[in-house]
Amino acid sequence: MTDRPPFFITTAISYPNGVPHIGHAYEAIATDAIARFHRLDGRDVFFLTGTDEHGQKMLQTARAADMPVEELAERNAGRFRDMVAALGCSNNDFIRTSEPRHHASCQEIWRRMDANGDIYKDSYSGWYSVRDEAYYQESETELRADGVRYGPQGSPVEWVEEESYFFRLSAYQDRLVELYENCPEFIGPDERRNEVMSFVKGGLKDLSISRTTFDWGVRVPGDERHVMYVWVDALTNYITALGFPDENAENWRYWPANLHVIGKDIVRFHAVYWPAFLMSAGIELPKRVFAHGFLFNRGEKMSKSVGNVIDPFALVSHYGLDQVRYFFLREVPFGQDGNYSHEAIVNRINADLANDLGNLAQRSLSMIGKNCQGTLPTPGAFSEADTEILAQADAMLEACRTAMERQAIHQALSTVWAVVADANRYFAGQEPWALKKTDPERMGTVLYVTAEIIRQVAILAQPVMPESAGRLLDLLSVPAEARTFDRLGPAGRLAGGTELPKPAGVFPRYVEAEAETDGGKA
RNA sequence: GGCGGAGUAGCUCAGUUGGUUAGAGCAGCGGAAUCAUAAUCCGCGUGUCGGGGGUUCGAGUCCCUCCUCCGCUACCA
Repeated sequence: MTDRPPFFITTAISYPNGVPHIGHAYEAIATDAIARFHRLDGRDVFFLTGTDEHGQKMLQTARAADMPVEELAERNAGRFRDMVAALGCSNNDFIRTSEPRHHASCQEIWRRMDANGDIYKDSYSGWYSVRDEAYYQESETELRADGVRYGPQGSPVEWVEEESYFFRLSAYQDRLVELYENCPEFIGPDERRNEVMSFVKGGLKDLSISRTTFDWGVRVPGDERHVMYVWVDALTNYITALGFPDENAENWRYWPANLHVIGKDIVRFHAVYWPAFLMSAGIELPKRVFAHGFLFNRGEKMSKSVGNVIDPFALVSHYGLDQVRYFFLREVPFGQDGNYSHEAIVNRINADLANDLGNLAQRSLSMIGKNCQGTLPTPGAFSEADTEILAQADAMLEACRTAMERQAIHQALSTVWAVVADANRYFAGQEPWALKKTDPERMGTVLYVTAEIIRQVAILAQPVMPESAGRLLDLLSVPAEARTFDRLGPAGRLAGGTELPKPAGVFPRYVEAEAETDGGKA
């Protein structure tokens, strides 16, 4: 299996000082779909996700909950791990930054950056907000009537003066600009690339990368009073998981990463700091960083005070896993912000899944069941209409690849569902139920062609709806080893004469429950 | 303040290097069909293409200007 080129894809690691929310779920689902797509397309995929557990906020949350921070991290990391599992994610590893392997990895990348002359000690002072984990200029803060000084985010700040190690980010400005120019695909979508470019061109300041005010973190090598501050620690997880610093580790072959999927709020850290750290440490750079947008509940940002916080577990149990996955990936152009609502979810479930695809499968397969003794008919000569719809189905893979190359998951799905819509038109136009009396052989051909379309649609739907698509393929008696993309097109045509199981609905309609308390209603 | 993006049918959006009657999906209305999950198929839009001005034989598509929204970024007080 050495001929399968490696593909390393990651999500950002989640900060587990609270429970998982829809944003975490969205990123995991999307990344999983991309990972599965490439796996089915013959790549040797390593998909990584995990939790970023250090820092002062975790300490404070632990203190508030009156539990040791290790315990809090353990408990909450478990919730994120559970979420990823509940979302059907196919991650190959789940990294936690509190693990010993990660401490070792961070310390090594630190040593390398230091050896390259990019780390120096200085002192740092300013108005610091614990909640924001950020320093502010005095002009950005205000002293309110309560005698407390507040930062621009409305959180209290305090004067902090501490010794800190700095990373010579300023030295990397030119090399970063060069990177963005030589590798325009390094940052996606393009809007983000432009923003980053202008940020970097505007000048870079050195970065404070250690803290002495708390100790829940990775110790700075050679100076135990310091722990590494957020970004060196968090970003390094991507290489830790592959075995760094052991470059002979089995998984090191996955580096450099093909794709870091992140939220648009942390573009700078991934597109500026991370490549600079790697350049400094003499490690290869990832190929691409892609930032997705945010999800809004009926146009409103999800927040505890508004009371519209949606629990991913509730969403899945209410609508169904594949339904939720399909909805978010089809409805929201990946890379842009998106909206969700109960109505929108129900609409997708019923229109796209139940009516279009589910019903197409049901109407054609049940005809085979009733009129062909449950055996897939052997087609006669193909008519022009047959050839046309088959050609359309055969063309899906290329279109999907092109879309997925740019993480346009919604476009890939749109391509597939356009074929589903045409297949329904084809089916209605051919009227196999009428052919049953006038030309049974022709009916068989129409049913065969329809089944073949469904086969290809199901194969391409697997990355997004692994379970449902799998059941669809079960209904077509497609063996497990014939479900990869190399079986798409003429190469994997269904064989007439194959016995098919009794058809069963795969995509039920969502029926509004009467007077039910809205469990996971969005 | 600077830079960038966006403003197209009720909703979400497509609209190539300017060129015939501006498109799709969803919703809505009418019809057909009955294989199917009350599913499917067909037909139906007088939209100031944000406002105004301009270039052009011709602009949603180019230029100017204004308005609104969003993103990034800087900063005064």
